[in-house]
Amino acid sequence: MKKHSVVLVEDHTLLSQAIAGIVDKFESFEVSYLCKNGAELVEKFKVKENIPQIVLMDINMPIMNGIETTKWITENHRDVAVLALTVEEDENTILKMIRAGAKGYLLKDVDKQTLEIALLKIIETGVYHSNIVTDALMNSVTGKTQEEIALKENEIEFLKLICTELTYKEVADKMCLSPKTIDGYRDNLFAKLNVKNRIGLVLYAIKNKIYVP
Amino acid sequence: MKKHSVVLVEDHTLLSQAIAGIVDKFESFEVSYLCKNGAELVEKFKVKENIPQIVLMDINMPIMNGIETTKWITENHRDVAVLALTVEEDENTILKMIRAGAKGYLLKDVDKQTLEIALLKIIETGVYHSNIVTDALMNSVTGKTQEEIALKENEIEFLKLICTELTYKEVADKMCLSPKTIDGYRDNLFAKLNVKNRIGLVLYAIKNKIYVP
DNA sequence: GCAAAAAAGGGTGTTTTTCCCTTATTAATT
DNA sequence: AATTAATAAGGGAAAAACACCCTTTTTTGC
Repeated sequence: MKKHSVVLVEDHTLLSQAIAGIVDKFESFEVSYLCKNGAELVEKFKVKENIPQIVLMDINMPIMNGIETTKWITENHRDVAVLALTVEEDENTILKMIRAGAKGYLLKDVDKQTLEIALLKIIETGVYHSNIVTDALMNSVTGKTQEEIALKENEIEFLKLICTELTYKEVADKMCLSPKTIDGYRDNLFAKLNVKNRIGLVLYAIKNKIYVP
Repeated sequence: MKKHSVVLVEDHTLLSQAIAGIVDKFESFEVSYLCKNGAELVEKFKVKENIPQIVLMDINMPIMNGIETTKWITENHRDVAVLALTVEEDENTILKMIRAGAKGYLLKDVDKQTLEIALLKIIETGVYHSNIVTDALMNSVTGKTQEEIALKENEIEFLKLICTELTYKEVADKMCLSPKTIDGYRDNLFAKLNVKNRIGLVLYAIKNKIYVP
């Protein structure tokens, strides 16, 4: 029987090679090649022979991250199943991946048996739903997660500058706006993000990776 | 020839198993067992038969992290070599590991050949110095890194509370201290950490993992 | 026990932040 | 053309945050 082809997208070489080693030992699977980020995968996919059945996708990567890459695959190669494999257990991230079209979501602290089961399930049924996904979906339905808040370009720029020791006046200078306008930005964000002061903004920016310390 | 024994300390099961798979394939090495954190290793080490020659150590782990664990090994089992294997490339972390007694420091994005070379070097010479370590050491000698700043218990407590939307007065209440004392803490830390305002403190706390968002 | 150092706190003034509420200006909608 | 909606800007004032200087209490090391 021909083995099912798997591609890994993961920026840390050793982990990539290590996981590949595991997958290659599975009876029904083989690793075609490894990518260090989404851009590399897109490049590879240009050749028709390079399209695998399953992509094992990390999320935190430089250049083109797991969510963008998954979106690209869903739009351009509907027949390829993406299985997220990551340390990220934040609910919003899970939901983003599911929305991007991932067929499953595994944490890196599962054992290899679970990985094999997940891969098999995806080949058989097209999806693999672990508890972590179900929980996230449940919470999103029952409205327990705060839905993604749309931020404008200027607000993001502002949030980045807020995460420094600059005063609002200095931030205004940097953005070439009146301090009073900045006041408005801030007050809007206080309401929109449901925080009370600048610390709240900073924490929001960091949690949502708008600013990376 | 008898193989050299290696133990892995790494909290993510799949990665642990995957890396173990790689090490087990090396000609001169074999994995004795896996630990999910430092506490588990300490437990294992109580049995004399369980002491390996090399410990491959992750740093970010729950319960007992890589630095503490390395320190424990250096103090209690001088003959066991610790090789750090992590994604953490912060210079201060590297220095902390070296001070704790690690014999080498590898990033998880090396390839498996490098891992084997490092392991062999450690068996042969006792240490493996990759560029990342040398650079960190150089900078510490030339004084380019800000040396570790000693923080008191109260200051750490304070920094944690500062990373919330509480006002200083509320922080004072939580710590059962006068607002004036809190003022003093803040001003001391401004000087000590070389920051200008509360945002600076928050960023410091996050960068140094005193507060995890 | 005593000196030194660290911790806690008091007073006061300045700056920044926060929170009201109002007004131009421009873009989008009907 | 008239009406909204969004964006930028501003006035004023109270509340925090920040800075500085100084005193008392508690710990700690001889």
